Amino acid sequence: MIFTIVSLATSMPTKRNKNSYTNAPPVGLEKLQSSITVTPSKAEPFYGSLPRHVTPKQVKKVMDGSINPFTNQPFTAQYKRILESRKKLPVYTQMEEFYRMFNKNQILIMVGETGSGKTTQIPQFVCYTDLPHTKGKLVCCTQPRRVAAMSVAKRVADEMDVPLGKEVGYSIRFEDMTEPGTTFLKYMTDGVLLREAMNDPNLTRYSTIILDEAHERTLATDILMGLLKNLARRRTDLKIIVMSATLDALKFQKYFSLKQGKPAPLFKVPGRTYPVEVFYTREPQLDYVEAAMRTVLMIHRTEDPGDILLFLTGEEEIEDACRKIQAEADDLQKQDPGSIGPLACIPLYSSLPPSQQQRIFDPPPSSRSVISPPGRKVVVSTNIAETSLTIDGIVYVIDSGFSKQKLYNPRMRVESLLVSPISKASAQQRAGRAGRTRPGKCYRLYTEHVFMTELEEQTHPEILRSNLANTVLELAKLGIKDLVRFDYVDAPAPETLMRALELLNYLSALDDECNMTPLGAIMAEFPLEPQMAKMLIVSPKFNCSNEILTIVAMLSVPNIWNRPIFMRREADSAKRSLEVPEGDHLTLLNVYNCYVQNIHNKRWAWDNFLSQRSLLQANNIRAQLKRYMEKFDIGLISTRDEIQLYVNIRQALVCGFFMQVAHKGAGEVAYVTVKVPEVVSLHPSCGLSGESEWVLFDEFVLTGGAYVRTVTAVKPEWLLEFAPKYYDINSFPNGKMKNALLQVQKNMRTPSLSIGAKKKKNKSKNKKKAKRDKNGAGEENNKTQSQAVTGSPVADLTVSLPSSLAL
DNA sequence: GAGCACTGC
Repeated sequence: MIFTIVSLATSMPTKRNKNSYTNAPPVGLEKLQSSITVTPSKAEPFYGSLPRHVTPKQVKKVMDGSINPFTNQPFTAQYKRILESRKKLPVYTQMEEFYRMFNKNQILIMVGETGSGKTTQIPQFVCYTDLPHTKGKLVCCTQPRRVAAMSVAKRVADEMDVPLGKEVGYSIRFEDMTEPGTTFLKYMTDGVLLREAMNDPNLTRYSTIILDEAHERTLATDILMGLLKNLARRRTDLKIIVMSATLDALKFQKYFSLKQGKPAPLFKVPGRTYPVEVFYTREPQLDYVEAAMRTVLMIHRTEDPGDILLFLTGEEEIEDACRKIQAEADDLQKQDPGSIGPLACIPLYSSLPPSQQQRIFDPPPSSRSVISPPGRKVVVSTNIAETSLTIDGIVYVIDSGFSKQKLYNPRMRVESLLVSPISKASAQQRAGRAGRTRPGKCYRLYTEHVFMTELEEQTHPEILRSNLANTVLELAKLGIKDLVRFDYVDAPAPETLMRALELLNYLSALDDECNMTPLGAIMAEFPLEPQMAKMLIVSPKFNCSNEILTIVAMLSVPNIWNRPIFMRREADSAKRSLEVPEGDHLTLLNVYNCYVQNIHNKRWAWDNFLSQRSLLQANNIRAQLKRYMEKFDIGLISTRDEIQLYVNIRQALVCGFFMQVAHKGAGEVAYVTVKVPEVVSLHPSCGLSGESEWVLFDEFVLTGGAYVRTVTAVKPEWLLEFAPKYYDINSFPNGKMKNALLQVQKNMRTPSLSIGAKKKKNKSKNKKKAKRDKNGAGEENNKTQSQAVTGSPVADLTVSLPSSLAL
C-alpha cells in the first residue's frame, strides 16, 4: 500500500505559534501586569462593581490580587501557580475582546479548538463580570458527558481556589455536587439542564447559560438550543454562549441570529496543538482491517518511536485485529530483534471492564536489550477515543474511515447500528489525536478523492438518527405544542415525529389533539423510555410494582451477561441456571434478586459470568426510580404467590410494550411482528423455553438477521384487554394474525368452552382462513400503517392510571 | 446459534 503526503491537517497552528504562547506573554498583558498595584487585603475586591459592567482591567486586577473576590479569603500559593499557567492559554490573551463582545450581546457563538482553554476559562470570565453570587443567580456550562462535567468542575474549582461542591460544583445524574445558595458556577450534563427546563421553562436560576461542545449535536444539546433561542426573547436578561468547533460556527451564527439577516456575533480563539501530516492511500482499500494491520506494521518497522492509535468500528473487529497484529509483530521481532522493538497491542471499547480500559495508559513495552529499539504501544479503538478518552503520547493515527452509527428507520420503528463512512469533521478530529503532545502523522485508509467527494461535511446530528418518542414527550412537557414548527437547528423527518406521536397516543401520554394527558405528564418526569415509564406507573394495578421497578432498572443498563471467548460453555450454563422459563424479563428480575441476596459476596457476579458494573448501575437506577415513585405516590406492591406474581408481571409488561409483540401461528416456523409485519427470529441469547404463540420483546435488532431480544411469553387475551385501542381488530390487515386475534376475541366472549376445546377449534379454523387470505395481504399492510397514524379515540386512557394516583 | 458505536436523564 502506498501513501501520498497530501496536506497538513487544517487549522492546526505551527509549533512556533505554540512557543509564542509558552515563552512570551502577549505584549499588552505584560505591560498591564507590571502596572498593577496589589491593594492590600481590601475586604471586597469587587466593591462598587456592577454586574456586566466590570472591565477587563478590573478583572485582571482582581485575579492578580491577594483576596479571592468570591470568598473574601486570601488566595493560596496554588492559586497563584495555576494562574500563571492559565495566563498562557490562548483564550486568556483574548480576554478583552471577549468582554467587549459578551457585555454587548445577548447571544454569543464561540469557537475554540482543542487546547484553547475555552471550557475552563470562559465560564470563569463570565462569573467575573456577571457576578452571579451578588444576585442569587448561577452561571452554568453544559457538557455532553458526565466524566467531562466532573473533571472540568474539579479543575475550575482549583483554579478559583474554592472547594469543589461549594462556589463551583457540578450536577450529573445520580450526583449533585452543588450547594444551594453557595454554588454560582455549575458544570452539568446537557441532559440535566433539559430536565431542569421541564420544571422551570424560564430557567430563572441562571444569569448565563453556556452550551459547550455544541458541535457534537447530542439530542439534549439540540433541544436546548431550540429552547434557549426562544427563551432569549422572553428573558432579555439571560445571556447565552454556544461554544463549538470551527466548522459549525456559521451554522450556529445564522441559527441564533436575533435580527433578520444579521448572524450572531462570533468570538474566535485559536487552538494549541501540533501540526499533523496527513497521508492518503493511492488506491481505495477493499479490506480496511487488513490495510490497517499492514499500516501498523509499516509504521512499526520504519517510523520513529511514538505510539499508534487505530480507529476501527466494533468489539469483535478490534479483538480480531489485536490478535493478528500482536502475532505478526511478535514474529517480526523474533526474526530481527536488532532493528525491530517490541509492540503491545491494546483494545479499547466501552464495554471493556474499567481495569482493562486502564491499560491504554500503560507505558509502551521497554526494549528487550541495549541494542534493540524501544517498544511501541498500539491502541485499537472504537470512536470512544475520538471524543471521550484522550490518550497521551499518540504520534501516529490510522483512520479506517468507518465507524458504527445509530440509524432510525421510522417505517419499521427500529433503531439499528450500521458500519458507515465517517464525516470530514470526524476525520479531522481523529487526525488531531496525533498532535496533542508533539507533531504527528495521520494515515487515512482511503483516497484523497474519497475524502473530498464522498465524505459528508458533518456527521448527521443525533436528532436525525434517533427514535424521538422520548424527546417528543419531553417537548410536550416543556409546553411545545406544535412539534413540527418547533425551531430545530435541523428538523427531524416528519415521519419520525409521527411515529413518536403515534406511540405516545397509544400509550395514552398524549390525547388525539396531541395534548399531554395527566398520565403523560408523570411519564415525562421519569428518566425512562415512554414504554417503560407507562409500564412502571400502571404496575401497582397488577400488584407487582416492586418487581416492575427492578425489571425497568435492569432493562436500562448495558448487557449484564459476560461471555468470555474461551469460557462460553461455562457462561451459558451459568446463565441457564438463572433463567425463568416464561421469559427473559423474569430472568432479569431473578438475576437482580439473586444479586441482592448475595450482595456481600464479592465473587458472586464473577462466578456467574455477570457484569458487576451493570448490576451496580441497575441498583443505582432502581434507587433513583424508587424516589420518583415516592414523589408521585406510586405504591411499591408485591404479590406473595410466585405463580400469580409472574402472571401479573407479564400483564404489566403488556401495558407498556403491546406494540412490541410478535406472533407465530401453529405450525409456522418464524415469528411475525404485529401491525407492521416483519419476519423475526428469537435472538439466540433468548431463554424462553417451549413454544409460545405470542411473545413480547424489548428490542428489535438488525444484525445479520432480524432478531427480537429480551423476550417474554404473553397471552393474546391480555393484548386485547390491556391495549384495546392498538388491538382494534378492524385496524389489522386480513391474514393469519387477524384471524388469530378474532378467534381469541370470540373465545373471550364464550368463556364456557374448556381450554382443550378452545385450542382445537382455533387450530382448524386458522388453517382454513389462512389459505383464503394468502393473497393480497401485502397491500393491506401498507394501508394499516397510514391508518395507524391517525388513530381512534383513546379507549384505554381511563384504564391507564393506577388507582393510587389521585389526579 | 448471535454479538453493545457512543452518550444522557
